[in-house]
Amino acid sequence: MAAAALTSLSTSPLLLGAPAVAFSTEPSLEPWREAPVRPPGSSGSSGDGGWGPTSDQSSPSTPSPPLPPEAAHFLFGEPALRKRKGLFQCLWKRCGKVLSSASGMQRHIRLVHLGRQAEPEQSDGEEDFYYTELDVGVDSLTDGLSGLTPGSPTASTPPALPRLEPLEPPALPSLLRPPALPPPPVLSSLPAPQGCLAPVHPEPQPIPVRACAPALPAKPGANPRKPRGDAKKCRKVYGMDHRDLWCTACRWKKACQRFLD
DNA sequence: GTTGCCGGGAT
DNA sequence: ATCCCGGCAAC
Repeated sequence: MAAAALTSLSTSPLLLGAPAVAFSTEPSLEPWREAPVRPPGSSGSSGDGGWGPTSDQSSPSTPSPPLPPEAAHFLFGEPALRKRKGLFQCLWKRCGKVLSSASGMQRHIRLVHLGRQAEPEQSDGEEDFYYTELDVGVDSLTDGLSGLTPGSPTASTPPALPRLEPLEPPALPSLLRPPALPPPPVLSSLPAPQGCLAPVHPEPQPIPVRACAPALPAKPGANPRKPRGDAKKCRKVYGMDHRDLWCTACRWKKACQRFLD
């Protein structure tokens, strides 16, 4: 078992034609991906790890995936002409697999996580919910390494992909469709589920802009209780039965972390 | 009546 | 730290 897992890991899992896991209609024994190789400083993975904005800076374990040769062109070119190459990352907990095609990612999710047979035709699109597209633009990089001149070809460090932490296991039975995630309001241009915010400068909105009343200096100590968002939360979405599908916060009667306001 | 969740308790 | 619930206010 372990040997099989190791071999399947060492032999780079990017051959789409040969899925590493070709069995199991059982959707509950897959996420044994290897230990997340955390840097020994940030041990705590921030609370209950729900669908909150957690970002991880660990560099990708596969240094050079078999990308098409033109992928080398988007290194540090002019921002105007820079081509943005989209990658697709599996959001399943502990997986985080990155593929270069959406169809490949859908097949991966369908097979490995959803435990379905590979049926390329007629997918109900449920897989779309479990992966996200990565933009390998360099904005976030040049942001931090502002001193990098475009003339230095000695790219010492590989372009660290902005790694989105796979959120809570989206263990949704196929009968319940996640209601309002794919079409996010108008705030984010990313087709990612809520909670995966930009990996740079999370910058939580200070306060939801309350009170147009006369000058109210926000007295410290007063707790005017939040005005209750209008988003449906786990309880409403999944119902009192299926409580096990709620996010942790909802199960503990805390502020929902999956369906933010 | 229902739903979201703060404050607080138990382990 | 994790887990749960009383009780209140917003629906």
